[in-house]
Amino acid sequence: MTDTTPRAAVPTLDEVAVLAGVSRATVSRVVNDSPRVSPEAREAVRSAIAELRYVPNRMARSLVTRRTDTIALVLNEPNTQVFSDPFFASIVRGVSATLADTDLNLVLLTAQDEREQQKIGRYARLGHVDGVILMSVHSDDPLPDILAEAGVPLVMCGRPFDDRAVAFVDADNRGGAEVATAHLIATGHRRIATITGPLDMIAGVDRLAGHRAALAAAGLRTFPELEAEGDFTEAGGARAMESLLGRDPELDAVFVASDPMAVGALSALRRAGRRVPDDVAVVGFDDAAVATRCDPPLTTIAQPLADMTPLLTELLLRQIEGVGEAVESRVCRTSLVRRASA
Amino acid sequence: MTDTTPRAAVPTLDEVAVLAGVSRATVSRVVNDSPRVSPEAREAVRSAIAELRYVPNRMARSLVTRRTDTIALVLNEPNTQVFSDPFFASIVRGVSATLADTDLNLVLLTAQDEREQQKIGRYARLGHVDGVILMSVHSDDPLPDILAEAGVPLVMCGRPFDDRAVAFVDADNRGGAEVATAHLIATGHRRIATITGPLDMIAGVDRLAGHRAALAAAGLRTFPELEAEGDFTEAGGARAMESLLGRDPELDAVFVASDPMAVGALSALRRAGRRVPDDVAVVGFDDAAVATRCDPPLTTIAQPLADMTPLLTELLLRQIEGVGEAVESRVCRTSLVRRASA
DNA sequence: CGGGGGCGTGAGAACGCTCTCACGGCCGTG
DNA sequence: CACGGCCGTGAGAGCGTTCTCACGCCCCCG
Repeated sequence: MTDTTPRAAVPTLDEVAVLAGVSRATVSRVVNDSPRVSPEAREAVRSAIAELRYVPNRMARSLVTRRTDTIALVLNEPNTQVFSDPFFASIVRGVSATLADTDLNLVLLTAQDEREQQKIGRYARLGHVDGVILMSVHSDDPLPDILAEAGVPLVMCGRPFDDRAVAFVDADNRGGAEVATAHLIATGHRRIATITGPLDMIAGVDRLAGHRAALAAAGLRTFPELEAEGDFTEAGGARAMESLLGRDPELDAVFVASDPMAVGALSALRRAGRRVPDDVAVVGFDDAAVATRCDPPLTTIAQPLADMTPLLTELLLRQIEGVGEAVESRVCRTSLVRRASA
Repeated sequence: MTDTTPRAAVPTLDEVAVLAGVSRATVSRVVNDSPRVSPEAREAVRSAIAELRYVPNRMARSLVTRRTDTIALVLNEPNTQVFSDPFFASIVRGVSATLADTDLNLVLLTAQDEREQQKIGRYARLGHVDGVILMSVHSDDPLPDILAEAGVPLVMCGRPFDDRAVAFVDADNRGGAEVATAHLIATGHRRIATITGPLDMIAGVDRLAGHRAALAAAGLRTFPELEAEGDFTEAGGARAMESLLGRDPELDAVFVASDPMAVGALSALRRAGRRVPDDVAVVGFDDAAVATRCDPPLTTIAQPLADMTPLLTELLLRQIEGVGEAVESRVCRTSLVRRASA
């Protein structure tokens, strides 16, 4: 009804230039905030732009600048469940917020299988994005290679499996896990089990290594029956806890490699009639929001997400700008947050 | 190490043409699968493309075709919690899977505040996407207007608040809720509460309307103290259930407008010492995976997501192709899934 | 044996922008 | 008063595609 022109004829730079009585170049300068424009010309262009409701054509611009001003956050996860992990939500939220001040756009790409991974590789290679933040990398993942080969600036969230020269930001998973289990030892527990993350993910591997290191440091042995592999989901945590309880009913503590899994473990323990922390102490990992809400509130290892997400984008932007040839990486400190579960 | 050329000089159509001994136009025809190319020329071009590892420049192509071959799934949600709702995960997964067979790319855009919404509007207007699927629309949402004005093909997931001419795909929320509450009535319950969705979302409004309609049809009155507004999260469901129990300890059933909220309600009921379904019967909505896992398994209303997601993309693609001027919408049937909670 | 109709091909314009370069006009300095 | 320098501006060349035409060629039919 309000639309008088049936097909909204999109105005071009030329039309703005004609209306403003200047050249195309001057309009371009105004649009791109170049300082070398007289106030009068600038004003004339401004009002012409407003009148025509001009919006620059991004494709034309990208064609010449070779930049798209969009970066991709790639979620590489076959397991749909994990998609709803609060850790991801936090990263997405954080990166999105960091980028909000810039004129960069953020797109989320998800890959659930190899076909979709290839598609993402193609998408990146086609120059749709200036850079990629890659999350949730598994050991057999082709995506790091695909993206590296595509020559796209890349920052991984979590260190890579091999020692490849790629930028990454990671929490000190090993150190955090070590602190977690050391805390359980210090509070008098001796039969300490662990629910690991997926062992095809570096966070899963590192947190298990930290747990074992803490046991070793205290002169305690590691027992296979006290280690159960989870999948970072609440349901997986519950299953793992049940399995653990079946294998060693006497266990008195458990380090769980993520808070959602710990919540699952908590309900499995409750169903089994164990009190937390009196019968079984529980320490989680992440310090997700759910850790404060569950019953009892979870003692857990906090990842400094507030530091990590800006770092993630910062390292990527630096790569995109091309300053500093060497890829740079960061490992962020974790800390123990004591609540009621241990 | 393996990279001999420091800066991977991206080959262009011209270079392929020269190597293949044909013109640019012929290469373009081969790339775009035009039939009017001789087998020999096609083969020459093919091998030249392979040798040069040629990839078409998407920006240049988009500039002339005015298509980007990417569509956006916009998640418009201030509440980070809701981001991890299994319903969203299913939609994302479904749309992504539907698009996997096409050469269309899917990007996810999230908006948590008005600034980010404006950014998405700009992104769309700039021609980054061929079309938009919009999810999680709230009553005061500027995004539908922004996108409509931007002239981008648009399909909404869920009907709009006003009767605007926009394509949408929705479940029969009202009908489903009516069936849910009717089921509670049929099984002998009389003091039936409801935990609604956010009432600034159409799904929340419609499900409440269905609930009330079922009560009215059975000659039962609606009481304000038997209605509590939730936010589609588990924590919100638990809070609402507690509030309901405080307001009317005698209630014998509750229709909960989403499964995550129902799970929260279940734990609130457990904490309050009520047995489900003996003391209080519970019916959820969504038939999310969690409905089968919780204790007791949830009787719920299934949305036909398997139908809805292909429909969503289909309607959008049809708009993009420009066939069929009139916007088309669909409302999908829901069904009662009986488990143990009611 | 001549003419019409494909079919495969190439030349070149167009898409909308950025950016280099050159050119006047003004100022300040010697 | 003359000259160098800077500042604002415009002309025009690209960026890498697609797509419209026009042009030979060969084949088939009369």
